[in-house]
Amino acid sequence: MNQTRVLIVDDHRLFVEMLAARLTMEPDLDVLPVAHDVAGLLAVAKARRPDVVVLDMTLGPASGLGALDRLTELCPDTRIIFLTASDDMTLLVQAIRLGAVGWVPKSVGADRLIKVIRTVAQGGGFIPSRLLADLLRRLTSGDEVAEAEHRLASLTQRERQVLTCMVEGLGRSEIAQHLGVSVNTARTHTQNLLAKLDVHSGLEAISLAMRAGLRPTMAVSVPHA
Amino acid sequence: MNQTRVLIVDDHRLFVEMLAARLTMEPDLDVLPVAHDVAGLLAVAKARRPDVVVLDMTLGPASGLGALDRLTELCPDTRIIFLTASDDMTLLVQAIRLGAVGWVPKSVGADRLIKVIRTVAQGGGFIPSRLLADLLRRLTSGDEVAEAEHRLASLTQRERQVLTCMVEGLGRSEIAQHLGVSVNTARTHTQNLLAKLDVHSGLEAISLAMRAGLRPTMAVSVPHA
DNA sequence: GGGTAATTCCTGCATTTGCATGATGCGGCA
DNA sequence: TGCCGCATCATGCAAATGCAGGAATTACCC
Repeated sequence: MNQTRVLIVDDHRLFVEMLAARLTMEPDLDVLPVAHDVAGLLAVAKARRPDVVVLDMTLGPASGLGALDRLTELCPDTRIIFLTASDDMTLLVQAIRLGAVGWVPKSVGADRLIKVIRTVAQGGGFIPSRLLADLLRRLTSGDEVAEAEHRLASLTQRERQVLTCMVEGLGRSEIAQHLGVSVNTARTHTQNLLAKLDVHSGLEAISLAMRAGLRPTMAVSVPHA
Repeated sequence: MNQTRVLIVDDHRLFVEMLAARLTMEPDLDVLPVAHDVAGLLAVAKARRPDVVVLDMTLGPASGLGALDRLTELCPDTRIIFLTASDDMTLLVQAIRLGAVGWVPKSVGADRLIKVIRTVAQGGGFIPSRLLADLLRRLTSGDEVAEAEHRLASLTQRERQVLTCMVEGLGRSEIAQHLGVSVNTARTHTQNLLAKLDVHSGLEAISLAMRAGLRPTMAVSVPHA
């Protein structure tokens, strides 16, 4: 296998140079000249097409995340690892949405980082499982989900379809049209599901449904109990 | 380092026995007697306290996920890897919410699984990054988010507060009360934000807001552009 | 067959909502 | 100082919505 071209970006010169030196000791890694800022990152990336970029989050959201944007434009195949001092969940989410595949706390050792680099280069991904669990728990809004799902379980298939339409932001008549039934029918279904969910408006119903994990563009596939 | 105690659970006897035989070849793995169902899993887990449990998803949602629940009660420190034939995202989400730290497609080779077992035993986690990216993209509702956030950015602070209340399922008068203003004011704010978001009903507004990442119980903290 | 549940349709009525429009006060900015 | 954006309040009206009923058809289970 060819060497993996690694580009490190960090504005802490001392840290980044030591890290580069450490990575150079690995025979399968080809450490590119380090970059200290976004401009450097993009320049080196353009010239050397790194396989893996190790990016420091302390560059700040503007530069750190903005850089990602431009980097993925420039080299779509480059795989990005974030090296981070914080546990900020929202940053993690943004990073991953922008295409990052790795998230490594600075607290880990160099050998761990090297492992992650190799994993990532081979197409894998790495995010600490504890963080991931927290993240998913937060994104799926935690434990109320069970309660919400329970209430949703009592709905008829048709009612669930109507609810899904509501979640997508459709009005009464649009729902009726979408399901090919009369407006009155859609109305009845709506009323029935409102009663079953024990809510008093479509707004509440939507709020509840989304807490339960229902999303627009998502096929209705609530697991039956 | 001590051996890692591994418990394999799968109702396909042939498969599980071959897998156990393969894992036994690894000197650092202590393969416990395999289990074929939930009862066996819990029995062995109770007696031998495995470090890692490799669980087959084909046991079905009821047994597969239900088992997780009881397993984590029984041995909180046990780390769980799912071995799965499907790519079903909702199962993945549920599994992780229940504490799973690994998700391995059955299509991979044994050496890969062994690597994952070691990673997981050391406190790491493993989920294919492609899946993870898909998952997060779906949970955060993907690329429309940027568009939705952009529209949300034009809102006033007050309007955002009103919108947040709407997302929580509050009605007009409740919003007014919650924000300490007149119902008419809440009404005006609602109208203004509907206009700014270019939607024609509260339902659509909520749908849009949630696509943008706004969630109930979440403090209003939309990043400003 | 009888009971139960789901789906479909309908009506009437009070309230809410979406929409248009206007007005006041406050703070920043040129 | 005048202008502009924001927040605050208000009113009128047509349409939609929540709520309370009734009713017919189909399907499934005991």
